[in-house]
Amino acid sequence: MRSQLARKPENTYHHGDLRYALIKAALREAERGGTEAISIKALAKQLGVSQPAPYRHFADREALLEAVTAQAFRQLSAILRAAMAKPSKQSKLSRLAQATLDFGLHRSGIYRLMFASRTVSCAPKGSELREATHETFALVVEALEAPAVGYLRERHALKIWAALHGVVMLAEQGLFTGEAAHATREELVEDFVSETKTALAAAIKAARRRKKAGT
Amino acid sequence: MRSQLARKPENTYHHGDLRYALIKAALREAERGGTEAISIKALAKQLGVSQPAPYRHFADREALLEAVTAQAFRQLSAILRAAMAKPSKQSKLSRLAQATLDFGLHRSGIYRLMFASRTVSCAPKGSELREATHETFALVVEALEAPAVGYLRERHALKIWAALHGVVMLAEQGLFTGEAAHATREELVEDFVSETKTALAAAIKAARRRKKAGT
DNA sequence: TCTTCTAAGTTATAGCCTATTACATTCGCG
DNA sequence: CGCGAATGTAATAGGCTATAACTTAGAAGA
Repeated sequence: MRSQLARKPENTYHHGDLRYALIKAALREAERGGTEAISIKALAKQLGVSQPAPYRHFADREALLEAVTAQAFRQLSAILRAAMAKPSKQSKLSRLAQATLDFGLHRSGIYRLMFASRTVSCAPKGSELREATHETFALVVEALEAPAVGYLRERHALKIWAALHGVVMLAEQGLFTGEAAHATREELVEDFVSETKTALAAAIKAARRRKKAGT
Repeated sequence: MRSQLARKPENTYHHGDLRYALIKAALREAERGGTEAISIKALAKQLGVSQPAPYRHFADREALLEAVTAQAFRQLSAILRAAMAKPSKQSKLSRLAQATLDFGLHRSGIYRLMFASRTVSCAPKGSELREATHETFALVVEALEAPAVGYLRERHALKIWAALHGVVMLAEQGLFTGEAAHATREELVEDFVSETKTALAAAIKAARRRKKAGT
């Protein structure tokens, strides 16, 4: 397995691991230019294989995109995990949030690929892509560092996750340049983080109170 | 001006208002299928003109997309304005929020076109598209029904706007089906709305207090 | 070890789409 | 009325996706 190599060794008929090489190269392309920048033909040329070769590994362009998106989610998961693991004065949630923002802003092409395409929503239930997105979301839940009380954790994880994406989206649209620029993206994210913390804590407390009253 | 007509009258050389007809038809296409569903060739055929005719009105596909996106923003603005005008027990902000959610979910192709493409962020400063997006954002500010105190309004408008988009995005990704489905999208939006209200009110109060103490 | 089967790659080709060039027609204004 | 600008057409080049038919290399069993 020579997964590391992007280009196929000269004078060899078989590439070695074209599938993975395609995904890697496609991610590079997506980084600048988003989905539209991914061209099977161009990738094949880059990797030194014939133009239809990729079709041995992906049924069509859409299938490649799906695999690339899944890979991107795994990368994001890794980044978030690293951010959460790193010792710091800030809370896990805060670090996850800022890392997400950073990812969204600096790798905006990939970010769009991940969140702004129909690809994800069309992915079937048990697919690799679904798994990858759910894994990422699980990290958000984990970052809350809250006990499981009904579905409170999931609900608040959804909220902060949504808010984060919104900030990234608007930032990419340039809504933070202009009269609204006074609120930095980081500030807004931090706002959402602290609101999430207090809201979740309050909700858990309330739930416990209700439970006690019930018994 | 026969802007209403999508197809050109038979046996006429000139269409009448091809530019607008293209935008309208493109919006229809985008409604199902998003950006990728918009093909200049297909549109030309639909409208009964030759394939290169659209290039008289738009430099390239990207330019058409920009115009379509601007039109979509104007439509959204109209919808939001209508939602805010409608007498109701709910607050303006709540109505705006639910209308946005509704728009995002039911016209998801167009929504992606508007928020998930590079088009908006690339639009130059004074462009039609910029104008349209800013107009929409101005409605969000208006919906807050708060006095102008520094940049508090804009900041909180940004926050609720971001949160809304996040919810739409995750909903389209299917993150609300599964273990997290217990929180409906509408509930989440309502959460964000009420949080925004209380946070903004508190911020205004605090700002006033600070000002008073200063004098 | 030899043979054979299959996975993975190749060339050739069809078909769609964008975009340009050169030419034709109509509209409106002086 | 006539001319120029705007708008449309036909022809064409070039890129991309995808398929079909053929080839090669590697693995797996006799």
